[in-house]
Amino acid sequence: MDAVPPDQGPEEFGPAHADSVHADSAAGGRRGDTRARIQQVALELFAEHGYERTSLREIAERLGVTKAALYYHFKSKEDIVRSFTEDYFTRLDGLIAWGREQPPTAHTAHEILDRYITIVMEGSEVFRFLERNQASLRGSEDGKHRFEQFRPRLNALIEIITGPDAPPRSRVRVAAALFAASTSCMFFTRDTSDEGEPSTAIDRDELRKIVLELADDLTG
Amino acid sequence: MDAVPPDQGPEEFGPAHADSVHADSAAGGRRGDTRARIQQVALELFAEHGYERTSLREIAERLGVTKAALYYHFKSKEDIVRSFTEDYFTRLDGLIAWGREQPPTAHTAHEILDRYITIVMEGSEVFRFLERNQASLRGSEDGKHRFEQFRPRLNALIEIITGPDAPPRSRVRVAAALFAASTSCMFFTRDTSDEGEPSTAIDRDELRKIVLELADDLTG
DNA sequence: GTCTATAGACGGATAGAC
DNA sequence: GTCTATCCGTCTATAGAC
Repeated sequence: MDAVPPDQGPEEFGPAHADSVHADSAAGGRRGDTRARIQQVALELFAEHGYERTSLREIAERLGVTKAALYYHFKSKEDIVRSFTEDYFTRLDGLIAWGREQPPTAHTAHEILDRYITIVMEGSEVFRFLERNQASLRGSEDGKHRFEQFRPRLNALIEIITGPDAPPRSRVRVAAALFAASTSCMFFTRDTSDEGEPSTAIDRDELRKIVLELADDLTG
Repeated sequence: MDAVPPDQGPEEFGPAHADSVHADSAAGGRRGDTRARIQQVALELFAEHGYERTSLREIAERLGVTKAALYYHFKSKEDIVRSFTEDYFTRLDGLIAWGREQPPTAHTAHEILDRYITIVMEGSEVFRFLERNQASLRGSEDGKHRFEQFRPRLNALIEIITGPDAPPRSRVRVAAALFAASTSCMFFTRDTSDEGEPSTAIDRDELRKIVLELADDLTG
């Protein structure tokens, strides 16, 4: 608890609809919003090389500043992570809350899958980070927010779609739909990092359509 | 500390403080095969807490030995990883090789999915480790060879099933089948670590059947 | 085969000048 | 808002005794 500089409370990252994590990665200009640049670079490096393997020194170097500067904007390394995962989970929670108020129809199931895919695709970089750093996030003994956030949320979505006490087959198929959707989106979306890859990437809109259809098939 | 008597009956470890060296398949004694015990404990901890967050000291402690002892059996930390991932990838390569010699029929597709699921389920602990440490493995000099080849291997399996130059929709659906199968198996299989979980686990044989059916639906 | 001891490096985080 | 300097912890890995 010291003089908290700018704003460390509620994130001004882009609640609900902002794609704040963009800009050029090539150490270009972009004076002014250092905090956002830190988030962007950190997210990129964490997703590519891993959370633990990426040191604050590395992030600072890439930005042309020093480690100490990062501590002006974030109180710790984990705090940087929280800054860009918060919004993602908030959106997921929003979807869950919405789903719980809907009637348990097939149309609701379709809508949930649709919205879920939207969330994943819009926060693809964050999702990639979460997916690739599961082990690190689990061990994170922050106390504040245990990162066992995946399972509970997935189970929530599954139950909303299948209804309570659904047979194993239904639960597995719905879970598979969610997994297949998100993972496929990652696999066929161009990675920010992997630059010299064969690139099996597929057009976003087409991919979205294919994935949604596939998820529907699984739940139907 | 831990003044470990230089001479303790080779039968029991942890003189006065064995902590929790539980875990250990039945069948015979654990004596003699320290190397295997190291692999087992390391795999478990790497999967649960993450590769980087798990120190050799931690592994050694759990086994009732010292770090130095580990270096007698493995030449480095990464070498431990290699020791238990090697077999997994070899099996995947075997499947790919086998698949390439088969006629491109629907039956072959089914067989590949079936065998793939078998490999994943039998090496579930290793798969879990790989899945949760993707980022770490990517950044690793040694791991790059391993995990960065997860993509190529997946692509290989996809191409075998869809045939060359298949349309995006087919490729995505087959990829989804593979992802859904493996990830679902993990999700509904009791985690070696998570002990106090709600446990949404499902019987192995039943799970296997459900997952295979689902994968077939996706590729069919 | 296992231990003690330690080298050697690097990480996160803080203090205080400017 | 950023920097220099530094503290302190932990880690991998090695050397050499038993």
